[in-house]
Amino acid sequence: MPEIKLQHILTIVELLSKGARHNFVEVTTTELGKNIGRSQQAASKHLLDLENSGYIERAKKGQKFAVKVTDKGYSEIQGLFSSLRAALESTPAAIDFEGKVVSGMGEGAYYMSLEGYRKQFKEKLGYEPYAGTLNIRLIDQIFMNARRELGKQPSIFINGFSDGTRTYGWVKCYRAVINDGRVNNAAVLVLERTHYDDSMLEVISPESIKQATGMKNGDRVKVQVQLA
Amino acid sequence: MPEIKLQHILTIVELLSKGARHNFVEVTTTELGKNIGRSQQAASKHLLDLENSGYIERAKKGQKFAVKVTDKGYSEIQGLFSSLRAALESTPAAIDFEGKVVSGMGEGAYYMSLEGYRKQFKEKLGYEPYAGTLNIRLIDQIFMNARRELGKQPSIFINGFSDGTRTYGWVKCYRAVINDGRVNNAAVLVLERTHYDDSMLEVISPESIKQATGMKNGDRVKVQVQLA
DNA sequence: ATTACTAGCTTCCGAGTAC
DNA sequence: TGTACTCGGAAGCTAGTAA
Repeated sequence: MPEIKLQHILTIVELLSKGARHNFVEVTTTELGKNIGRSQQAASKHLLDLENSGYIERAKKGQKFAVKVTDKGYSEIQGLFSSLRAALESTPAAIDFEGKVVSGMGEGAYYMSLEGYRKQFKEKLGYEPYAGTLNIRLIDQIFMNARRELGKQPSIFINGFSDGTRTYGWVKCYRAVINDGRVNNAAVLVLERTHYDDSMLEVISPESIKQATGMKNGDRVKVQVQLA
Repeated sequence: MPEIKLQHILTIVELLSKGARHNFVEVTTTELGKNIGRSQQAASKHLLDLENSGYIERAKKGQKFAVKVTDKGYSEIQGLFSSLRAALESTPAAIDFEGKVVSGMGEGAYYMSLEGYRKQFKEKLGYEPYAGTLNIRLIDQIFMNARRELGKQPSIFINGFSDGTRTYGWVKCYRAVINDGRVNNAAVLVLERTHYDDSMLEVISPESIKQATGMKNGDRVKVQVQLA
């Protein structure tokens, strides 16, 4: 939480990029104003304020000023930088879903049984999934929104194929954890051609998830998708 | 140059650090306001503005809201982050000085001749300096300010020593370039016990700098100190 | 308990201008 | 040319309060 005023950030960053960390650099308020998208007067005020706060030093150089950022000013910006990095990196790369177990239409089992998919699952996911998907009905609009955006994330990509009779679409897989770790090696599927809307999540796993966890239709379930 | 309003930065960073990159997270405006150091009303306005600008999405969750940062909002912050990093890193790690060559008091030659120093110069600097220092009188207040702060920078440290009769103070060395590259392997000295004030710069080099460059007393000279 | 509207105050900015 | 003052208006914030 920087104690520097927000308006001054652009100014001090501009000074730093001009090399004012270690040297006094000559800047005019007109030029500075243009670079930060403000007026000459605003730039002048910024420099005055920054000087009074001890964030910069100034020295008269003829008619102009030469400006240098002080240690205090520099560490202020570095603090802000750290906050930003923390906010951007601490981002837990996971998407959480909650829903209720529902019975599928038996389609999952059929698709999982196709050799064209099984081969690729084994190769790219590391296991051959149990012949059947766990279907989860999402219980809130926010999860459906997230579900809709899931396909944008980098995925384990299973190619579509043709068996001579018909073609089968691609499948994007996302590694996932069920109920806070009860099942760790599941995967959520995003299908090119799905029969469900955004409120449904299809999950596979090496074993039957229902058996492994003892959950039954109607039970509440949490799914956490891990992003790369 | 972010087009996001400065006031909104803190808010969106706070949301991101709460994990609102990929998930809708529940936040109250009161709590948010406290965390960004503003009132509940200000936080509420921020969320409204950010939503209208497409930087965040919101979904009613009972009485509260659940908030998620959109791709647009995220890239906006990443842009700002990049600007900051550029400003902090592009900082050319060098301090520039300008002054006039003056004749020293012959002390430089004496100290350079002491074995207790020569051994260390050879070891840490990579050469035994010419027996004499180039003395430069700085010609502007801004260079004297910089001179005063030079000692804070990380240096090549030459330990003090005693020869049984008296003790000699430490010396901090900073690699430097003279006149834009005419001499590349010089070093500026900061002495524990100096006889000069902040307006004087003492420089050493493997060869006589005056001879190598043909400069004489009174000539103007530029010295660029390289920082680690 | 929430969110968010309104009124009024403070801060910030830009135009004009002194120096 | 420069910097920086005053002044009027815009923007941002808070307190009070409605819903």
